[in-house]
Amino acid sequence: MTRVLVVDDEPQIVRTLRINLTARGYEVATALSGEEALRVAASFRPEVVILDLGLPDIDGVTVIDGLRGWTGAPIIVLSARSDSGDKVAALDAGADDYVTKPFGMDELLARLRAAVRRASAVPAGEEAVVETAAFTVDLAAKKVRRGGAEVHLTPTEWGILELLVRNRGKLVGQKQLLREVWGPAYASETHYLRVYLAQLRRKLEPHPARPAHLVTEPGMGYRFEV
Amino acid sequence: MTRVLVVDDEPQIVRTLRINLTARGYEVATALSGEEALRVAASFRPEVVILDLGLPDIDGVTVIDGLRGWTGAPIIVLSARSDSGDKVAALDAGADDYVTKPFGMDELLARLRAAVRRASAVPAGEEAVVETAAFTVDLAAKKVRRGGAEVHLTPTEWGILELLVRNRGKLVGQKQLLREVWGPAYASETHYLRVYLAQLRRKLEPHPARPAHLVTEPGMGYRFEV
DNA sequence: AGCCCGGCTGACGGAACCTTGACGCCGCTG
DNA sequence: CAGCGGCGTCAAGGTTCCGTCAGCCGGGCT
Repeated sequence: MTRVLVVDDEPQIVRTLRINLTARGYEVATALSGEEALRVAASFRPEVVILDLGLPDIDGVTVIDGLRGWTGAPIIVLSARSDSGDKVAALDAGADDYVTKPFGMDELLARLRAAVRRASAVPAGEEAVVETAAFTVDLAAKKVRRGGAEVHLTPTEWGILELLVRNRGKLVGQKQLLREVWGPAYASETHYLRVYLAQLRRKLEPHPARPAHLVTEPGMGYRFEV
Repeated sequence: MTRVLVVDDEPQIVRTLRINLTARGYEVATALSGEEALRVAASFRPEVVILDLGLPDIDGVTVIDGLRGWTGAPIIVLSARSDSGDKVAALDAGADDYVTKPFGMDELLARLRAAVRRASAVPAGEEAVVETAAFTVDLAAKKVRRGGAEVHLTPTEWGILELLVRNRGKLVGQKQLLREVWGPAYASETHYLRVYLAQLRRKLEPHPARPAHLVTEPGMGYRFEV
């Protein structure tokens, strides 16, 4: 059950891909914009991404950058334009393959298989380490170090930190945090967040009272700053 | 100095590629036929292969097979035909990318960079014997030694230890352990883990009550530390 | 058949963790 | 200025999770 994220602003293409991929045993998530793609990717954790470059909100290369910040999953770019300039830019940004529309479904599927094969041929090829002035987070090993010594986190603490780090620099709403860490039924238990954010700060921040990396956005949510 | 092998039967294309690649700092070897390609590859040990499918002597897919038998280096296929059938066959045979002629040099270079980046992202260093302060694990021979004497492990014990050692440093979730050692149906039998981890620790750890290498992460899984 | 080894199960003490409530602080608003 | 809501802090249950032991069962070997 390989997880594939399909990003395209044309609902028709998204639908076609979803049907074809699902029929072949892939687990599919979709997004219609770049912003949505980055949000969905953080929780869905795709093993492959199929990404249309012509998105309405964000530039395609920016989306690639956002993904490459924390995942090594192969990215297959779709594009209507066959400009070689676009191809070069996308590939150099970190994309793995480039297919011009219109494309044959069997070709896309073959390229998908090739991409998955490459990725899985390499066990543990993930270099997902995020470093701040005070501590380092290893997303693959689920480890946190602070000044040489390893810091132990509970499952809940790690769940929060992981979600924030995967969306580093971006604001994560409290409802989203609660939904993804505790489950949909806990979407209004904002008190949990206060307790656990305090614990995380006590373990990670040099001055827990004046946090530099685990920042509160009053009334909205939290943000991880590097 | 990345080693690139260029395989094409048209001397003109070979020449163009050699000039362009050399100018960009690649180390280039060339072959004009499939048979020559396999021979040259064996001694040149390319890190990337650029392969034309329309060779006079051997079928392109056969060449891919021959290379894939002993190397994991990325293969970029060139072809005059844009048949989707050819693409699918080549990609499924183990090729990494497919470019149709005529192609832009900058696009090919970008795809080359992407291929090399992917390949080098993988350390590829499989160490078959792992050593800790207390004991030694030989993954290839399936043997464990502790202070000169060999320790006998049951199949289940070995299954757990092997999985943990292959992911050394990383946290392995209990569900993953159960799935890979006992099978998908046992994904919630966490009690098994407790029993077998205790056994492993009794056999391997100097102080089984305070494990130094087979570490528990409560609520999440286990971790092998060196 | 009898033995032995490895895998499974149940019980229990203890540790780690999550939840919950109380309290004080701060900024905003009426 | 008082009230209120959002936030941070702390500590005390209560629950889940873990380690350990001991015993049962079934299959392979002699």
